Amino acid sequence: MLSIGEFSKICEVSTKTLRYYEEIGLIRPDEINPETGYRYYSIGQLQKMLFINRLKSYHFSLEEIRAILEWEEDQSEEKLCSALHRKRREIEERLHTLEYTLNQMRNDILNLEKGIPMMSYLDKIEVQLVETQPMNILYMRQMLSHDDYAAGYGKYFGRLYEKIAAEKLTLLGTPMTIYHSPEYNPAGNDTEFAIPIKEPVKGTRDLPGGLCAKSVLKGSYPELTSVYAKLRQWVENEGYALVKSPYEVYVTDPNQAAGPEEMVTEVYFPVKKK
Amino acid sequence: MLSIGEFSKICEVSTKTLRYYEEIGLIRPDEINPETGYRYYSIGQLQKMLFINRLKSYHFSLEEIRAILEWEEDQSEEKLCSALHRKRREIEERLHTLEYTLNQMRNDILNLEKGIPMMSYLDKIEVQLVETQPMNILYMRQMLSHDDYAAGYGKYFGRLYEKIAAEKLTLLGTPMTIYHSPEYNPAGNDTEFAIPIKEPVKGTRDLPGGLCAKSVLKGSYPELTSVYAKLRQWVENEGYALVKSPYEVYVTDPNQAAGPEEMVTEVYFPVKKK
DNA sequence: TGTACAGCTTATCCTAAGGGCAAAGTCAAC
DNA sequence: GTTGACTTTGCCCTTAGGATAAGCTGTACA
Repeated sequence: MLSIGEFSKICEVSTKTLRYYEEIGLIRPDEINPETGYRYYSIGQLQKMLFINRLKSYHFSLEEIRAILEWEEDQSEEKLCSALHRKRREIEERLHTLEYTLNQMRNDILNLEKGIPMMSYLDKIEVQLVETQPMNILYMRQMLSHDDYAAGYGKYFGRLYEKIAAEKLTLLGTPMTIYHSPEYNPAGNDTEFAIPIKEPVKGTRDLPGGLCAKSVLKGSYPELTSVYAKLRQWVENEGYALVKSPYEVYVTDPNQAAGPEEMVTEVYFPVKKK
Repeated sequence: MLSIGEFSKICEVSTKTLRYYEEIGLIRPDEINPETGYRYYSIGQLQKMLFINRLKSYHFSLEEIRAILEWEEDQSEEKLCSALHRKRREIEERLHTLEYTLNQMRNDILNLEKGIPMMSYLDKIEVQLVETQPMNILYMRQMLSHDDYAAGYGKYFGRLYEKIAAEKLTLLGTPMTIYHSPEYNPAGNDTEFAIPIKEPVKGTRDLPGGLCAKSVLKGSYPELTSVYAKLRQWVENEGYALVKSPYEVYVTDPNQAAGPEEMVTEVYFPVKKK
């Protein structure tokens, strides 16, 4: 039998951690002296502890590890295997996110070394005042939760294009989304997916034209936040007010753009002079 | 002026977060109504908030971000740049760690799909009882903290090899480390780096031979923990006791091994029958 | 002008995975 | 018998906010 200190050194786990694991029911000492409260671990528990360490290195939470340890025997291997698959996908995604972040950092560093301040791109977002023409749009209006966005875009535009193809309608522009929720609604955004077409068939409506503040984003979508902030700032500074729902026009097809630099998105804020 | 809710929606940050940031002094509302306590943010603060968001996406802690924001103006760009460099290296390292983890996971998944349990490699660690011969070793003994290990190995073996080359001594084996600390000492391990040579010059000593439990690890160093655990288990089960400091012999040069699979390390536990 | 409701305030507790410290009890060696 | 290393429990602390509650405020609408 090993005291907690000996066991901890062999496993390279602190005694504090061992006590904590006992508390949450991950691994209990084989024996506890009822008089002194001293914990004693058997050598056989080394294996369990090493297994826990390995799962921890795979970024399983202690709660998940506890569950895995409790399966024990009944198809435990298949379940463990699928858990590993799931976790692997999670880690792969985290890795991709990190790679993306690294690219952005490298970009910022390059700019800084050229003397370009990090947030100066904000000043380069240009805002113009334009008169838009009314359009006839084929539309679908949906409540979308924040998570559904990425999937939603493909899905709803896909359906609209399907209809256009099936009914041989005439495209007059690229797809767009109109955001009807005032600002942003945590329960889900009231979003309208639309494509301008010629024929005023059922399922279309008129998108009125008028005065708009407009910005063009060349880059990937996460930067849209800045564009919105910039537009808002401009609208306020120049003495205008937002009068209808803002909308975005996707000039390039995100699925066909070579890189994020190639993507062009226009953002429109319908405004009036205050 | 924007209410906290408006500001939060534009920046895509929760109101809770904004209050928290105020509390820790990251960003304060431009104005607080002294009667109602309502917070009001100016449009100009958008830029600061977007900057904070970007730094956050680079995994700076809020404390670090606060420091960065306080530099403001005096050589801030150089400091920011070096902070970014530092953080970038951090992230690159995290990325490498994740890649390593992923490889291990893939390996485990492959094994599981072949029906090989995850921890079965433990059972494959073989322990033999051997008689070792005494050796003459050139040594350096150091206290090493846990962090110094990786760097220490190269450094101390490098010095030993230097001496061997300079004095034209005769190599009789591959490098080894002897762990004198009982188990593991948090303040630092008492570690002896040694290389067996022929000549009994100054700086050498005799490493006595004797009965040893021995295991061979083919693989990378993190798995050594398991080997140690296994040896300890074996020693206990077979009724032996550790009588001197355990040591490792690096049969292959880690800098020259093609992959971790190629690395061979022998672990010796000097024992006697109880 | 009254009212309803959305938005705002502070305060308190909670998260995951332990780390640090203190006071007191225990073990093993000399 | 004593000393010093080890162990026990208990309490507070960490990051970056989230959840919830009770009460106050702003504004849109009848």
